Amino acid sequence: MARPKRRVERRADLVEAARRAMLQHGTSVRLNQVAEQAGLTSGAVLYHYPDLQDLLLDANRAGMERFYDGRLRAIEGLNDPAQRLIVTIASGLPIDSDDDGVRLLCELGGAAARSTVYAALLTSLYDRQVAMYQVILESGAAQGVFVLADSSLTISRNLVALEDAYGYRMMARHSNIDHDVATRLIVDYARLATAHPLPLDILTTIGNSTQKNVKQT
Amino acid sequence: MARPKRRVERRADLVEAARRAMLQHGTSVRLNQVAEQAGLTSGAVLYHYPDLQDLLLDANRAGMERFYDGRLRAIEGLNDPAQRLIVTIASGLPIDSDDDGVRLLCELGGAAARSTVYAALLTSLYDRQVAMYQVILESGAAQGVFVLADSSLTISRNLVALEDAYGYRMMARHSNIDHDVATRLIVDYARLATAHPLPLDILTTIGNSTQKNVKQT
DNA sequence: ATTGTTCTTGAATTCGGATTCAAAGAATTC
DNA sequence: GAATTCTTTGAATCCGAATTCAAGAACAAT
Repeated sequence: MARPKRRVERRADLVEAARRAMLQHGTSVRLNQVAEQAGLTSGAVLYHYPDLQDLLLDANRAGMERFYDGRLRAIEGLNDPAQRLIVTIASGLPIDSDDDGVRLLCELGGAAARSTVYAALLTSLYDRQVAMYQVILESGAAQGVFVLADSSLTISRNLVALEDAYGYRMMARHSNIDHDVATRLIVDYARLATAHPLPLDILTTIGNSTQKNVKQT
Repeated sequence: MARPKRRVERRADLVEAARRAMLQHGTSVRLNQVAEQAGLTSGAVLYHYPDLQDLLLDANRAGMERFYDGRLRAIEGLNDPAQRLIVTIASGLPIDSDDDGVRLLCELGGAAARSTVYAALLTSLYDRQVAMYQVILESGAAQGVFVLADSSLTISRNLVALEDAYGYRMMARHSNIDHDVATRLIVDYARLATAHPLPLDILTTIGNSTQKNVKQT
């Protein structure tokens, strides 16, 4: 009844299963729940990952990388700094309160306060996102398109902070804050910080290159 | 060996114990761990709170109220809008990565995505904090001290969002972001939004009316 | 097909925590 | 200080989940 794959692939399957399980049950997810998501028994999971914590860590790491890569991909090919800025802002926010990527990250906020490992992971993600914005801002400033009201570091830190916070708000299903409203709120700040009008219609013309995540069973 | 108090007081003790236990173990804290914090056995806890979830909910509610009240108290007696704004910003951030109040709130971010109750709690806290800022901004604008670059709602939402996010960053012990840095980052935004210089020395002259929370055993 | 390796199951065991409750301790009242 | 009520303990029990492992299934190589 079993059909062995390569060790690496199997572990990847488990990482994916763990990701789904954590979305449902949080960081204190049970081994059985992961096994169920994987369509296996707990013993099989343990065969590949003797320690559940390692699996959860890998799953979260993978989730973070996927999120970050998605953002990079969202602006690849775009050259206009204003467009890059707006698209990046939009890609940092969850589509809705069911958005898998952001959901997983939100689970880690509390864990980071208690675990140095998760703290390091989240901090590194934050820093990379800040750097991402800095590149956009600096290039825009160099082209004379943006006139920065503060250092690019300050503005970038604030932009990522705003994304994070509105992500949390949306996960908590705030009735007045959806993807569109949150984008506008952050862009309002970005306008002040860059002295650029940052027209939002740039977004709609592109369509959402950010793909909606599929419903999980 | 037991020394009965009034029912209400005893429950308050348990709420406090639950708060401490959650700071150590997160929202998935065990009944025994709460009992230990209370210096009781699990049976005694169950006598007052037959359902642990109710106790945790009360504890988080209490934590939120305490946090909010603290912020209100921080600006009571202050009249200068600029001073009120800066002090409010500072009071929304944790003192350091051990700050109890913010720590507890961060634990709830993940839970809110899965629980409607915690979602409602966090949303209500957010909205109240937004309203708090709106009052300050509007009164400053009415006095001609502030010239708002966006609606007071937009600015207030962003200010609270920034606090939240930097709270999370600090809880994750970001090495470059402490209370002082985070305050400056948010104030940088507030300056753009209010067209007011918002001198930070206003803070130091007051001393911190925000009391440092005591080390817990 | 046979052999050997990899993978998975299912049952047994163990572990930890939740729950229950009779008995006893501690305050209150009179 | 006796009676009453409230509170806590500690032991027993229950339950779910983690862990272990022998046995068997699935595949690869030959």
